[in-house]
This record gives sequence, C-alpha cells and structure tokens, in this order.
Amino acid sequence: MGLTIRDVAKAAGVSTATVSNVLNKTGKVGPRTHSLVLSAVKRLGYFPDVHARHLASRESRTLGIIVSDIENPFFPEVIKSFETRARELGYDAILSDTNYDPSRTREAAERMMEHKVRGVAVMTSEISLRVINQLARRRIAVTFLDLAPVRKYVSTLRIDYHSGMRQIVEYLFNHGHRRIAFVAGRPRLKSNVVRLQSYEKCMRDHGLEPGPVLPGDLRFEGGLKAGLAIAQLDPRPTAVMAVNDLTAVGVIKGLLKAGCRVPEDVSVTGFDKTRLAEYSNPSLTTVDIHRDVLGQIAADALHELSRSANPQGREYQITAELVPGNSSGPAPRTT
Amino acid sequence: MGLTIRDVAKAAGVSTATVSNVLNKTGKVGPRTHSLVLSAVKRLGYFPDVHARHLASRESRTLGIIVSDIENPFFPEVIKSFETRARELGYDAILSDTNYDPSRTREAAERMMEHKVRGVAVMTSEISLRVINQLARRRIAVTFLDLAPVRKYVSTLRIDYHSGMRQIVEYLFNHGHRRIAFVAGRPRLKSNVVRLQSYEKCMRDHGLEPGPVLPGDLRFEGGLKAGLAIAQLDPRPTAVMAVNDLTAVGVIKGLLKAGCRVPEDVSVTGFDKTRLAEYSNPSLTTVDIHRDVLGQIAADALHELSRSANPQGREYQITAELVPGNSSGPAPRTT
DNA sequence: CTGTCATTCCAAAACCCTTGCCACAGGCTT
DNA sequence: AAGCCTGTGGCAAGGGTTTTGGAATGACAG
Repeated sequence: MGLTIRDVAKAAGVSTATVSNVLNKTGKVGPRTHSLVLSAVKRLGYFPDVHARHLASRESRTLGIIVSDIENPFFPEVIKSFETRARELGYDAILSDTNYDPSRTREAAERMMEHKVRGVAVMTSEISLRVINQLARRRIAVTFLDLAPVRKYVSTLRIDYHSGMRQIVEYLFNHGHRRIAFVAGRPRLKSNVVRLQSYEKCMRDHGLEPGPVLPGDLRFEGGLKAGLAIAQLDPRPTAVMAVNDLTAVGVIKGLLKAGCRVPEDVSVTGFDKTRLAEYSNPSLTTVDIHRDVLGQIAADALHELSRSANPQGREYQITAELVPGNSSGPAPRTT
Repeated sequence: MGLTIRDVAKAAGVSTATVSNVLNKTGKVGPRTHSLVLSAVKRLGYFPDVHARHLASRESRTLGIIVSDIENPFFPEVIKSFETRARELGYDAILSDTNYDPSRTREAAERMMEHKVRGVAVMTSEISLRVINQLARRRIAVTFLDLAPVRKYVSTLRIDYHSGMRQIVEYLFNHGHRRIAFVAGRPRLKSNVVRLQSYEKCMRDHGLEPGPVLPGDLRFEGGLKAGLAIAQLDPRPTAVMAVNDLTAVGVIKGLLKAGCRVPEDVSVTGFDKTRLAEYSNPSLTTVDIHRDVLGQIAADALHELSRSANPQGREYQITAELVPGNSSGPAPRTT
C-alpha cells in the first residue's frame, strides 16, 4: 500500500526526479542508473499514480467515449476499436453509458469534464447543444455521429447511409425485385430518417415507386409485427428492406409465422451488420458500416483535434458495404 | 479553461476550503455562504478535478471491471448493471477489455493499480494468481468468477451452473427425451468443464447414459459442425444440449441444413440466455444466469469488502433459471 | 462587562508526481 | 593546465484539491 515514487527513489539510491525521468523515458538518465531504477521499480512492484501524474504534468492523456447503450450490439465493437486505437496513441479511455437518458447524458459529459479528458467521442443523439458548447469552450475535442456541424474543437463522423441503401436497392433490383417494402425505425432519430429517405430516393432513381413503408421500433417486436402485416398485403412485396438487422430478424420471423418462405417468396435485408446477421437463420443480407473503422477514426480525430494548433473540426466519412446473405434471392417468378 | 476551485472561491468571496466544504456537503458551512458558493459554481460552470480530488483525499471512489471481451454478448449486461450499481454506491467505474489475452490482462490489472481503484471485478479467466496477490496485497478488493478461493480481500461469485444444467435435463426428461447429446465448449475453461460435468451427473441421476459429447468452440462454427455431425448419428439423439446459446444456434443451423426439423425431430437447448435466444429462429430454450444480478452483486461485494474493517472475502451464489423456447419440444414417437 | 462556547470560515500543509533549471563530474581541445 | 562541453542527476516549485487546526465572530450566561 501507499507505495510512492519516493520509496522507489530511496530503494534505488537516487532522487525522485530521476525515477520520474526513467519512467517517462525522457532519455536524461544514464544506462547504469536507468537499470538500477528499473530493477527497484520491479522489485517493489511500483506503479505511478495516474492522478498525481495528470496533476503534475498538467496534460491529460485520456479520451472519453459516450454511448447510448452498451447492450445495443452496435456499440461494443465501436468501443473496442476506439479503446484499442486510443491505447495505441498513448491514451487511456473511459466509457460512459447513458441508457438513452438525456439527464444521464449530461452527467456523462460532466464526468468527462471532471476527468479532464482531452477529447470525447459522443456516440449518442440525446445530447444538447448546450453541453457541446460547454465541452468545446473547455477546449475538449469532441466528435459526433452525423449530427452537429463541424466547428472549433468539434469534428463529425458521417456514416454513409445513403451509399449503403443504394447498394441494397441495386442488389435487389438486379435480382428482379420491383415491389420493395421498407420497415422504418424511430422517426425522430435522424439516422433512421436518412435511411428512409435514401431508400425512397434510390427507388425513384431506379424508376420504382417506393412503398409500402411500415412503422417499426428498431426492435425485434416491431419487425415481427411488420412481417406479419406484409405477409397479408396484396400485392405482396417481393422484398423487404428493414431499417436494421434486429428489425429484419423480426420481419423474417413474422413472415415465416405467416407461412411465407424466406427468401423464396420474400427477400429480406437488414442494415448495420450485427453479429445477428450471421447467426440468424437464414443468414441476413445486410450492410456493414464498418464500426471498427468508426471507433478508430473517432480516436484518431480526437487525437488530431486536440493536439493541433488550429483545432478546427472537419468531417470524416465512414463507408458502408453490402454483405450478401441467404435472406435474399431472386424475385419469385409470379408477377 | 483551467477553471479551479480558487476561481470559484474568489468569485464567491470565500476561501477554497469553504468551497470544498460546500461541494462535499460536510455541513460545516452556513446556509448563507452555502448558497453563495453554489451559485458561483453554477455561474462559472465549475467541476472539481477528479485527479486532484483523489490525490488530496487519499481515498479512491472508483471501482474497476475487467472483462474478456466486450463483444461477447455475455458481458455488456454485466458491465451495465455493475456500473449502475457502482454509481448508486457513489463510485466511478472504469472498464478494461483484455481480448482474452493474458498479457493484456496483466496490463488491465496494472491500469487498475495506477488508477488506485478501491476494488476490481475480474470477469475473465486469463489472470494469474500472481496478479491476484499483487492486487490483494495493495488492499484492493477483488471479486472473481468461479475460480479463485476466497481469502482476504478476495470474494468469489459462483454461478450455479449445476442447477441450470439440472433444470434442462429435467425439462427434457419430462418431455420424453432419453438420448440427449451434449456439445461442449473449450475444455480448458473451467466454467465449460463444470457444465459438462453437471450434464453427465444429471443424466446419471435420471438413470440415463450420458453422451455422445461433441467438441465445440463456444462459437457458431463449432455448433454448426456439431449439428451436421449429430444429424448423421444412428441412433440419432432426440435432444442436444449446447454449452451456450451461440453454439446452440449453430447446432440448429447444422441440423436444419442436414434436413432435420427443430424441434420436431430434434430438440436443442442453449445456455446463458443471450439476446440471441430470443431472436433466433426457432427461439431458444435456454438458461438465464441473471447477468444483471451478477454485475450488481459484484459491485456490492467490492463495496462491502473495501470498507469493512475485516476484509475477509466470501462466496456469493448467482442463481440460474430455465427459460423455455421453441427450439425444444416433446421427443418424437419413434423409438 | 467579561468569560465561555458554538458556529463559521480561513490559512496552510499535504497528497504524489513532473519538469525547468542548476550543479557537478569527467573527457576533450588547445 | 586551463577552459569547455556534454552528459547526468538533484533541488524545488507547482499542479488542484482536501483537511486539520485555529482564528474570528456572535450569543449567552454569570
């Protein structure tokens, strides 16, 4: 307990400054003393106190990441790659989960400020502009998902939903589908709206009439309901695009329950490529939005932003890629 | 930037000690000054620096949690409830992901020591006894999963796998199954071994011969392979118990691919009740091991351990509960 | 009016580390 | 032999907070 740098210094017969210089690899210490100190450190099992270190160096080496819900399969991968990249860049990472709750989001931001993080990746939409400003004013770098315009200390990560949607529509079109339904998510979530609009636009671009569009809830239940409803439609769509994988799995279950075969009668596609896509039965045709890249870029962006002399934010594009699965196939022959 | 307690003190016309007393609710400050300080804090948007606070109070208010892999669906729920409970108890929580890598596990433990956490919940098996001792010697409370005997500063959370397995065997037995196969996980993982042994014991308790036991890998692929293999067995088992949900989903896919119906021809059960169980098709019969309770108890245990005068560890039991789904049904009539 | 006691606030030390600056030793050059 | 580097290591200040002991204030009893 209470092992300090002084103990190490005493054990090695040097000053605390020297120990510090060894530990921080400043190159100011000769090889002899260097190994002397190192062996003392190891022998005593000493680890420098992060808090004292931060305080003394008046320079934070930690980045924060705020997510809506760690249980949402979207996030763990992002978190992991963010943390990995952060570590590579020499940062500690701290995580806050807001549980979709605006007040907990505020708390999360406060926590970041208390920890004097150098930057924070905000991966949630329930954050107010006031909080953003508070962070930026403190010269804390921030990255956002989609929303928020770039400005000083604020960069944006833009996921290319549109390209993803276009790839799906093209894919289905090329497989002969003409009646393609859409199962939406939450109409208040911007990323969901973008997906819907992209679907509509791409349909028109192929000379197809969009619709029907069914409501969903981003969850399994919503998909299930939509799937049951779609099975009863006349004429029945030959393909269904779901706003995300979870919804797609629900849709499939609903269709099957109603006696439709997937993909023989109806093709179904998801979005986001969660692991679900792979495990689901049939496996899902979906779009991979490279969450690992997302997390990594977020860390890079914060690093960039926080150390440049002119911390002007910029925009990053995250690409999307179609991943074919067994939930989709050629359109059935019958008109 | 660099807003400190001194700025607040100056703005409120009091000393830093008074501001500190207000913020920490020591009750040593009169109501007049109290509100004066509070308004200054709010006006300036001040947040105390966590590092300075820790340093000065020489008492940590943070707990750590180390997990193998945040992408493994087992963990997010545990992490979430751990963090929630920690916060309720007044702690900050920090997370480390080891990616199943022993060297990263060591690093994670070091990180916890650097952060001077008050306790750490170790939810991984790749940790050596040396590290445990290192932690305990520093008077850092520790909880483990299954392994590690209780001792000073070390408590154990024991998941009642045996009861879970028994419930499944009984359930299948009552549905007329007599030939019940098992798809195993990694033979080096203790929790996997316990599951297998429990299966064998429960089978014998019901007068049944255990087996066949097929190898698996805790992943989808292993289950798939096992499913394909089981379909070819003669006599074919009427039920398959998988070591976890993911394997079960693979088994189902393998069986279907080989032309067996689930559950009409073969019943399949999982373990751990991931979300997969619900979304899979057919939905999985599985066992819920109450991961939310696990996280919460871990936090409680650390709190208990770290503040008691006699920090002797103890053992906690986490119960398991059968959750019936559609992947299992009565055994087929044919002998 | 003086002495006692609570109450409320402040000054300063302490927490553990980093870092700028200075001191010193030894080897070179001239 | 004197003077200079250069390479090495120590001293001490300082970072933002908590905390301890004591000072100032005011109320009240004697």
